[in-house]
This record gives sequence, structure tokens and C-alpha cells, in this order.
Amino acid sequence: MNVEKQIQTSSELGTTTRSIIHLTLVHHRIQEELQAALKPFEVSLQQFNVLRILRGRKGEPANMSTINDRMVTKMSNTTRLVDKLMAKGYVSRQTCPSNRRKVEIDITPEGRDILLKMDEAVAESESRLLNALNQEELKQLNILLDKIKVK
Amino acid sequence: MNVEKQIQTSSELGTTTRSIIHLTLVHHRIQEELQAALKPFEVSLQQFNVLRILRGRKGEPANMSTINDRMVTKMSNTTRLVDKLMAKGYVSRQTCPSNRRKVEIDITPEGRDILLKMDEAVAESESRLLNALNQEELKQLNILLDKIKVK
DNA sequence: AACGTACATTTGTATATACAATTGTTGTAG
DNA sequence: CTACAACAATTGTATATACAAATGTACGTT
Repeated sequence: MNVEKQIQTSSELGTTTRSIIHLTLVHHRIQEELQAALKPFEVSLQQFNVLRILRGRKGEPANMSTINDRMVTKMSNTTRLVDKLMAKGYVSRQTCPSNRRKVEIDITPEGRDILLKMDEAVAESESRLLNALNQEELKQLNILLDKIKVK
Repeated sequence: MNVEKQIQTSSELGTTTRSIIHLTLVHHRIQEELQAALKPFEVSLQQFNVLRILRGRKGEPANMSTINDRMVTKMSNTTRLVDKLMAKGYVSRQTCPSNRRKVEIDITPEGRDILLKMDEAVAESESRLLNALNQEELKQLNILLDKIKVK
């Protein structure tokens, strides 16, 4: 991927289109970088996100829909992500006793351990990607992104 | 996808991480919207991008690498995208006479026609997505995105 | 001319994701 | 209490993408 060439092409396009192309390029670059950071741990970025969501619940187990609401993937895939994390022993899973349609998913101690190590790698990549932006600019970026309708 | 819930989760994360999550959410939303806009034409967003790149060359045919440089996908997939556009009659393709390793890909009149119609649909979606941002803010967004290392 | 290397693209294959249909469970109206 | 709609999760399948290896072509060296 080469941003200069892309920009060159898009110079004859409108500001709106350019912004969207730009956003796509940046997003792709970030994905690439974070996937690479997680490669040694043999988990995908989405699997990492599931673990992070589970940890954020501080002990309270989550069901599939809850996890899914906080992710950019479909339910069916969330099931499969959890499957893979199960196979690695990073999450536990049991059908909810009060409502047998639901499942209770939680992060295991092994999951927590490995997640701490992933955090380091990911944080390193993130700050490297965004180190050209100071706190004020990050805040500004978030404000602008907030204005884009996400629902 | 629900941005409020995501933000809630990420409130205990650092600004950097939040920005990245935010960017991911926005990107996903945009992809979703644009794919939907293109659905009636039965082309993917990536196929649309190929057509747009070819048109931007104003008659001069492109080879695979040239197209690929301006996209966020791998060479092997670019080949397949062009295959699909060929099957629909939207692009032509012949091996380059001066260098038979290369191919010359160009947009056909049918490709141009349909692309004009796609433009409308896409432009409508794009402006709807970004209509909360004025020209100044769009410029600002581009400046901030530019600061993120993409190489 | 023959050889090895670099180039441009393609093919094979594994993984990831989206979409539709299905399974099993719960709640509720009659 | 039975039938039926709504819910939660899963499975089947098609498509999309990434990665590695293979194909065919051009070029430089000897």
C-alpha cells in the first residue's frame, strides 16, 4: 500500500471521497500493524478484542450477544471466535443456568496472563502508529470521528 | 454494531487505544454503507475501486501492479477482481505487446456507463455519512489522518 | 546462445467474514 | 396446557482476503 499514489489518484475527487479513501487506507494500515503485533501469540485481532471485552467485565461473565454488541462482526462469527479461544484455553463457557438459551463466557487465568503480554505488544504498535499525534490532536480526531454517524 | 456500548467499554482504556477503536468502528460503518449502496449494481466496493482507478487514467490502460498500488488488497486478489469485472464486461484486458509479462487493463464503455450510475449512489451515501462535518472539519480530519504513519 | 535472476501475474489453499436457515429454549395468548 | 411467536446461539455455505508457491517472460552476464 502506498499512500502517496493513492492521494495522487484521489486529487481529482471531492473532499468527502478523499476523506473516506484516506480513512480506509489508515484503517488498513492499522489493522495490518496490529495483526502483526499479535502474530507471535497466534490470535487474531478479533480474538484479542473478545478477550479484552471479557476482562473489562471484571469477573461477570458475558453472553454471546453482549460480546457481539461491542464488536464489528456478526453473531455467527462471534461464536466461532469464542470456539477458537476455548480451544486455546483462554475462555470458559457454560450454558446459563437461568436461561438455557444463553451461554456464559468468561476469561480464564491463562487468558488473563497471555492478554497482559498481548497488551504490551499492541500498546507498542498503537503508540508507534499514532506517535505523530499529540494528546490534543488525538482528542480532536476522536471528536471528528464522533461526528460521523455510526447508527 | 453500537457505538455507545463500545465507547462505554473503552472508557477505561487510553486515548490512543480509544482512537483506534473509534476509527475501526467508523471504518466498518462506512464499508457497510457503501457496500449497501453498490448492492443494486452487484459489484463489491473493491470492484468499484478498480473501475474508478481505471477511469482516473483517462484512456491509458493500467497493469495489475499499478492498480494494486492504489488499493488496500494483495496482488492475487486484484487479479481476481479484474477477472470478475471482465466477466461482467466492464473492463478489457490484453497482454502488453512490449512486455508480455504485463497486462493492459482498461475500462470499457459499459464500465463507464455503469460507473456513472454507481457514482451517484456512492456519493449520496458518502455525503450522508459525512454530512455532520463541514469543509473545514473534513480538511482537519484529513490533516490528522495524514499524520498517522502509513508507511 | 545458455544460465541464473528478477519481474509480473496467476493459481492453490487456508482463514475470515457475511448471510440465510436451523436448533433449542422461553414466554405468552387463547 | 398447548400452540405459536420471540429469542439466543449455532451451523451451513458462499464470498473475500491473505499468504505461499508456481508460471511465464525479460534481462544481464559470461
